[in-house]
Amino acid sequence: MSEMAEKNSNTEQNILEAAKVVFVAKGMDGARMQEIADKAGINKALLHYYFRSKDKLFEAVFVEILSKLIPDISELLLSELPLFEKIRKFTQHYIDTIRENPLIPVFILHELNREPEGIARTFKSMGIQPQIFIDEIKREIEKGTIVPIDPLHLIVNLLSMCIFPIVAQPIMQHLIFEENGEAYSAFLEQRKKEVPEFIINSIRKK
Amino acid sequence: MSEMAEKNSNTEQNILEAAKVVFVAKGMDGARMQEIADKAGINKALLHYYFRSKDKLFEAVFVEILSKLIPDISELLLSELPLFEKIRKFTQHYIDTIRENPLIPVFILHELNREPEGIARTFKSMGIQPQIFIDEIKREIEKGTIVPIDPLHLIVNLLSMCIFPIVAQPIMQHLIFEENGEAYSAFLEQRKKEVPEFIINSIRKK
DNA sequence: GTCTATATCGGGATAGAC
DNA sequence: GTCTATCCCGATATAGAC
Repeated sequence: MSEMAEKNSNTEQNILEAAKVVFVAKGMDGARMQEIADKAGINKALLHYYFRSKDKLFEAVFVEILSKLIPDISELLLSELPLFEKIRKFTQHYIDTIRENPLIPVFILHELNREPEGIARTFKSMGIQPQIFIDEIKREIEKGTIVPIDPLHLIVNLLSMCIFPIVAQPIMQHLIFEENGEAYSAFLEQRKKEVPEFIINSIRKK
Repeated sequence: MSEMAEKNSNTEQNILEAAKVVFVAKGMDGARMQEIADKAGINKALLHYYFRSKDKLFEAVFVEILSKLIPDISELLLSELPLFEKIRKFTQHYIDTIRENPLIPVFILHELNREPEGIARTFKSMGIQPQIFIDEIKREIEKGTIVPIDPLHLIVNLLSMCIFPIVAQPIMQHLIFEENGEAYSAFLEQRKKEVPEFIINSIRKK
């Protein structure tokens, strides 16, 4: 049992890894089962042996991506740090996380646009709980440490300034650095300090 | 000449309109020539008569989208308003613009990821000039009306907070409003005031 | 479990009539 | 310019041997 099972799950994991790379880069429609097989070091038939169809394989990849991503977001927001410190930590951690897989956000959004109903079902099955962070912001407003602000806008601002510059790198890089990837990389690194200070500067009561 | 030519250019325009809708919603790979033909009220053969291939048709659509989008961005940033006023006007105008075609940013980013070289060429042929706006920000810093800040980060922050919440609507809506589209729409409307005040609050020297 | 060979089909592209 | 009919390839999926 052990050797077979091990080989089995290794192959399955190889396939999932390969599929993830190809699907994320090309999207569901652009991905080719042949390319996934090549990258996994096997052949097409075996893909269908493990996952009955391309749809099923895609679904498996999509679920895996989401289920890794979502806990990651929640975790830090619910930690016990003071608000400003939490904003700094979150920004740094989150920018790094997305830079490791910069294609994933656009991949998710593209697939959501392509097939709103089907994918949304997958999405809904995983709960996210921003309420606790919202309450924390409200308490800080009452305490008078920050100015009155709608917590939702604050959260969305934070996420926007972290995620967008990374997913829009192909455009932004050209726009401001003339295709200089090194420079843009340094720019993103700076943002780990610039963004939290920009936010805190806006909401801190003086 | 007149009737034929008119009918010609009408059909061509119909095709481009239909192709734009389908390509933007499904992406190059997911789009079907049949669906484009149906939407344009013609048949597949005629698509190939006007545009030799799917690739050529896509290229035409992509160029049209970019050439409408880019002047729109530049225009307002270069107007003669005072900085804070310009930020307010830009935010309002830009959020509205993107809400009219919310799928386009993700479409562009997805296609840039899919085929970085080919598409980038198209992109480069249209110049954007952020330098003048950068200089304006620097002058305001020297005058002491705003705090010292890297103009590039300020611009990227501004764009991020305008664009991201709209393109990420399928996720954000679920995250904070439980699929209530009306509520999210109102939320975006609020942002036309919230975002500029958030920015100005951060950079204004007190 | 993994392979080779093949069936099947969808969709881009072309031929040719009108 | 616009249509119908058809070609043809690429890609998913299956059959069957090892």
